[in-house]
Amino acid sequence: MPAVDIRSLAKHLNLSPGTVSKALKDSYEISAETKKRVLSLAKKLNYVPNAYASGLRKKRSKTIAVVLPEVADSFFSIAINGIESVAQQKGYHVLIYLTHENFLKEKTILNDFKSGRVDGVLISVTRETIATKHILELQSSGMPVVLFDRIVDQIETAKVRTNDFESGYIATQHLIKRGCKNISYLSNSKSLGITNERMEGCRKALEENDLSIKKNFFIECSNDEANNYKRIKSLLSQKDCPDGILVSIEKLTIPVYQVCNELKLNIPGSLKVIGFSLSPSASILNPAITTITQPAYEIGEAAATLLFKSLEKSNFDLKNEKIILPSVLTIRSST
Amino acid sequence: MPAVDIRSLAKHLNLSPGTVSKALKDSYEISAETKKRVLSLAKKLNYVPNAYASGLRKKRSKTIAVVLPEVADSFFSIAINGIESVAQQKGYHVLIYLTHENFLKEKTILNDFKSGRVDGVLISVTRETIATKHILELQSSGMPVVLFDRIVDQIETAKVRTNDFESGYIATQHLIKRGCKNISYLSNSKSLGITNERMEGCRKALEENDLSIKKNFFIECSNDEANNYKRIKSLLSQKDCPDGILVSIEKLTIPVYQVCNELKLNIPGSLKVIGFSLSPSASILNPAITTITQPAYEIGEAAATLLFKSLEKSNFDLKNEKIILPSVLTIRSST
DNA sequence: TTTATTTGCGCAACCGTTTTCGGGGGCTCT
DNA sequence: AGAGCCCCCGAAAACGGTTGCGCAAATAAA
Repeated sequence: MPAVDIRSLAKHLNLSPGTVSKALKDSYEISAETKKRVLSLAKKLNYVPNAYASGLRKKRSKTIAVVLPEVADSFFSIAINGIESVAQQKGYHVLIYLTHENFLKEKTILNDFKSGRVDGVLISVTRETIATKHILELQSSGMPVVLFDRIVDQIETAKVRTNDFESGYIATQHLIKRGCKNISYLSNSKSLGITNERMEGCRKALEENDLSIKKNFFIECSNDEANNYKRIKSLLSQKDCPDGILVSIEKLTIPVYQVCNELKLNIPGSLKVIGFSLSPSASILNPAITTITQPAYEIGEAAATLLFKSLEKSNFDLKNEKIILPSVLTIRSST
Repeated sequence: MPAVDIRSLAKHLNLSPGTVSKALKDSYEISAETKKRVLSLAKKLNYVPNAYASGLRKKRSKTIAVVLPEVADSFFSIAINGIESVAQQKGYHVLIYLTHENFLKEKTILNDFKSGRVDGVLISVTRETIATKHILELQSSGMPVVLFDRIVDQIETAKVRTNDFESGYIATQHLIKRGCKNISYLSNSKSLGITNERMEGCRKALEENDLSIKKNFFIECSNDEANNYKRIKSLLSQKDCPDGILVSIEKLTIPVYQVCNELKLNIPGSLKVIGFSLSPSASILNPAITTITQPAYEIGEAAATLLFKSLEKSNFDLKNEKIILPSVLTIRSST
């Protein structure tokens, strides 16, 4: 199985490698006759050009990078689908990197992109990402960067996200309409823009309805599941227990339901629950949970589309692009 | 921001590019003093070698490909985590490709790997994949290939999977122990080795217990959700309704629960349900569903580890490697 | 001191493709 | 017939690192 390269093709055809290359690219310099001969032999021998040689020469890798905190929950897996489908259609390849919410890893990964390995970057930053030097540096090296979902406001580039503030507001309004007076908000990290926006939306709804904002009802969970469970249990065990709860992180739904089960708290009788979720099993929980669903696929799709626009048109300015795709409220039995 | 290459480094240091290259690789040919100077400047200027240049010369891309049917359900997303963590640790990059269960796409994608873009391939094949020429061809071009989860028996190479046959057997045994006499099996595609093995395991358990195997209890669902729902409903509506059901595909759990809800079928009273699933929400379904859980992360990890072994040791023979990681039965209230 | 050996580095080919430039041959046009 | 033009194609220089080889200087051995 001797690797068939452009040289061997040329030899077979009594042509020069340059001519073969042009013929394969359908260059106007080459006669129709020759093109036909070249194409035919290339197909017959199943010639596949060496990606590294042409990448080196053309200074284009036909590859984009997707940098994610993790891929465990459904949002990012679905987003990947959206990204990959656009990339495949454009003939691009997709490198995937997981930061595991580790800022240092994010820095290392982004720095490596100066190797020319990728033509553009889609990134959803870490919880820990406050400093932005690594991203700015990458940009100033000429790399197009599109932020999605987990945005950093300070960075001037295209951003694709959902309406987190409004979602938080709408979710809370919904709870209020259902009669809730004491509403609790569950999130993970305060440093994360997203959950903050949702929280602000929640606060705004509370304020507009003259409902009290109790500090100890706004709980910031961690990655420590046991501890989260404990805190949720203590929240729901107290006398002044909330009658409505907004779960801003999908995976926190589980301990909430578990605690309710343990404490024999009736949903939606004693407690109404609404959660940010993309899981299709929302409908078969008992009770089926009312959800705010992010358009994950569309976010990935839109982010990738923007990136490719900037790769294809040099005059396209990412800085002007902000896309906000609305989340969807699906009312079920939990409220 | 003038791109810093090895030539400019060399000029700064009054050395030749070759020497700089060797110094960076800690070659024995270079004095400690020079190495220090080189390393120091390289760090200061944040030199990142061009991946395409070195890839071309060394004929190594430091990249592997992961080819998946889809990434929507949790198995593959978790498997990606396992793969990525090993790759990152080894300094490799991960390209991801989705076939969307389309054999032609799989063929096209694999053929492109002859471009030298990747050093090795991890693949979980399509439902439609029966012919294996495309994989054999890739192998014979010298590309190491590791199959995982969705295996093709005919191909001689490393395979990592779970014990599907036993899982089907164990799940069925569990239903039988719980008193089920009429057991139904739900899968998607018959052409898929995995679901067939699970089915065979199921059949064996039925036979061993002298239970009848009713053809119309073995249902092959499709991607048409509405139709799946209809078929499940008609299965559970009939007089001779099953009293136990083994759901071999995670996403089919939803219509099953929905139908039971609609038909007021009590789980586990009238029907006991066991499902293959990785979803953490299994525990908060009502009733919490008994599951067979595949070790997705470990499968990805093991597959990647095998691939890297073959990349690092030329004498390592993938053909001899078969890894079977056991699934776990978690008994909950649905049985 | 002479010879042998080691040490440290430079030279230049090489990886496979792309692309600029130029030139030969055939054609048209005067 | 000579000048000009177009049509095809080849030659060769990139692209940026890597690596085998050779060579000079320094050191060790004789």
